[in-house]
Amino acid sequence: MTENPKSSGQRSATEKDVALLAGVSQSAVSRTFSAGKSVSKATRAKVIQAAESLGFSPNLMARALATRHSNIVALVIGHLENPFYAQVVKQLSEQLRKSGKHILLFTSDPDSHDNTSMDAVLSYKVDAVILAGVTATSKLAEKCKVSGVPVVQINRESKLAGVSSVRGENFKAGERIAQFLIAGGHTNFAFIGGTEASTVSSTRLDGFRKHLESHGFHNLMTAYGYNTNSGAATAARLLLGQDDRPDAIFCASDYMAFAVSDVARRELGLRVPEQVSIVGFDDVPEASSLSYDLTTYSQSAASLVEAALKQMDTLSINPSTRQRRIEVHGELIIRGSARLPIL
Amino acid sequence: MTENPKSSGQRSATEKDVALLAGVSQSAVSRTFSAGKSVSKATRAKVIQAAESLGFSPNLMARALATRHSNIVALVIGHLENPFYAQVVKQLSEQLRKSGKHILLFTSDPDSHDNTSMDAVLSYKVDAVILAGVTATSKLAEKCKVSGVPVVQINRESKLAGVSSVRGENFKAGERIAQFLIAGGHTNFAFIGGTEASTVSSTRLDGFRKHLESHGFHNLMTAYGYNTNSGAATAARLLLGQDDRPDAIFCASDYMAFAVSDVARRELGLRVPEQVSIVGFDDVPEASSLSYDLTTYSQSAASLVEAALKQMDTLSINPSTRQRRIEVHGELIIRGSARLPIL
DNA sequence: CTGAAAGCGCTTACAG
DNA sequence: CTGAAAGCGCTTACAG
Repeated sequence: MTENPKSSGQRSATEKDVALLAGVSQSAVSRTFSAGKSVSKATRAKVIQAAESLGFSPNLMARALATRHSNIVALVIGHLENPFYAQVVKQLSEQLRKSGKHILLFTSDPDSHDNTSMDAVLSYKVDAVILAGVTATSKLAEKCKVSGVPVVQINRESKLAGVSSVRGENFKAGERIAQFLIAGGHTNFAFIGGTEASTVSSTRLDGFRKHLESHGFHNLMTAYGYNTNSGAATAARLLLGQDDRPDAIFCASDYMAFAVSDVARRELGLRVPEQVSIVGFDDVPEASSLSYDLTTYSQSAASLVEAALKQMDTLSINPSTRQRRIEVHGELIIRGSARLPIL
Repeated sequence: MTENPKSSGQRSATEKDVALLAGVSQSAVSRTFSAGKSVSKATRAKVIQAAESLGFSPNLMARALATRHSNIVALVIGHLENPFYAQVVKQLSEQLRKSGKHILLFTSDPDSHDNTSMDAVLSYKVDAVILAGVTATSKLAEKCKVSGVPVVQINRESKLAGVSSVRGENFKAGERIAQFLIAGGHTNFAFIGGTEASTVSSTRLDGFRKHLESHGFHNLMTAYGYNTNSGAATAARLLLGQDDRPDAIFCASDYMAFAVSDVARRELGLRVPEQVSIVGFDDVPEASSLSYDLTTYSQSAASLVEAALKQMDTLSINPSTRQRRIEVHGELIIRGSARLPIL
């Protein structure tokens, strides 16, 4: 059993090997392994048996070369430490599996605009690229356009031509949260965004601000947590350390809201929500943990991924489809981290 | 600029296209794109320029076919919702990038022993497969052996021949935690493991029990949280709901410890650590959050991944290398969730 | 240094 | 239904 063609680096069986053993042509082997090709029952049986005995499985790289599509999609992901993106990865993997596709993963430091690693994305001749928590650079978008590879962004937007995006109800959520907090009797509002440059953050802020201002609140404080734990903590210390500290903070992600909550309660000894209300965004699983019990606006990873894949398919079929900006429905999830409306 | 060879599905440029434009042979183009081949400065320059103007990047699938290695490693991962595994993914991605390799991702429901999706793992003719939080099935191991693909498990073990594994100091950690808890004056111990079948969990339990028994504590309670949030919560309710509830619980992962802590404090109103001490395992970033402030035993994702890749390389060079079981150093991280030794 | 040619392991018309 | 042959886009001896 230990005899190998070569003592090390034994090759795995190919269609040729299977054909030889089964006594059929290599094309016949190929046909039995590609769905919907005409093979007689008899030869199929012989092939299957030979394949099993050799432990054969078709070389998908070779197939990719021949068919010109790889069934793999590149996922470029920014903040894996944020449970929301972990969910996106999981959802994407599971939903893709249903159509026999797989993920080639690229983690990206979203701050560094280092696109060298992005070159590899295109070199693998993936069927599509999905960006989650990462904004498409114009270079990547251009390259994808040239080679006709669909690109869709999840939870990020850009003005780039040809880049579709899928996101939550950012503006509406901002308004809804403002409405809720006003009804809760808050008077001093703050917003902690991801980055200054993030369209997603600023859209949430716009909705938040618009509703606040239309109700006479013009004193909105803003800070940025850079989508990190420590950044959000710093922003929280800044905001809550002021004389005129906010009594309600809307954070652009649950992940940042957790850090803000920790600073408020554990570091500054403030009671949440009695002294300060905290509202997040995403509704990640941890938001419902009893420790945080976070009021938040939901944005379902499953739905975002589903919409992204649908758009991806559309673009694959017709690459000239106009880019779309798709908004996925969410809702305010009321828990204990923000004061309830006064009746 | 919008004229394409075909209105949809334009192919990306190949070496042939570049060669034509640069006025050299296709081999020359190939050489300038593979490191360490002899090309004159002049032709390299022409090639580079032609390539740029065509937006050419070498087709890695074709290269994989020709060279018989893809530079991609399959990562099969079990519990992405657990921040520890999210870290593993990130570390693996970053460390792999240094050697120009990439990850083909497979998420696996670790409970279902559904290996159908595993077939794809091998079909892509990856250079290696890494299993994190997933135990190699004998079928997968056998297939990998046959085709000479290195397999290494992270944070999981198995008796399977040819499957190497990398893990933390499971036994030693169990002992150390027992020692620490005894010194803290605890008398009633419990352990919450992943699953009954998990070797990693049972090794931690063994170390824990051994040290406890050698100090006269024979009343160790055990339960399993199945590596999920809700499972751990259930286990916690079970243990803490008894008349003779434990005053110290060692959880086999931080992720489960968080759920246990939530149940203890928020649901049952117990004070941690005054009424019950909780100790985790992994030292994920969240463990240091002020909300949990979890005492735990560290197991560095970076180190685990580093060791796994080293073993992977060894196996790639010499496939007949004996399987190894590698233990990565960790230490007790003392925070506030467990009572300190009494002086 | 350079090019022609064979080969990596598949798929897919094309005849039969 | 079946097989021979060309082709997918690369790499790699082999001559020159």
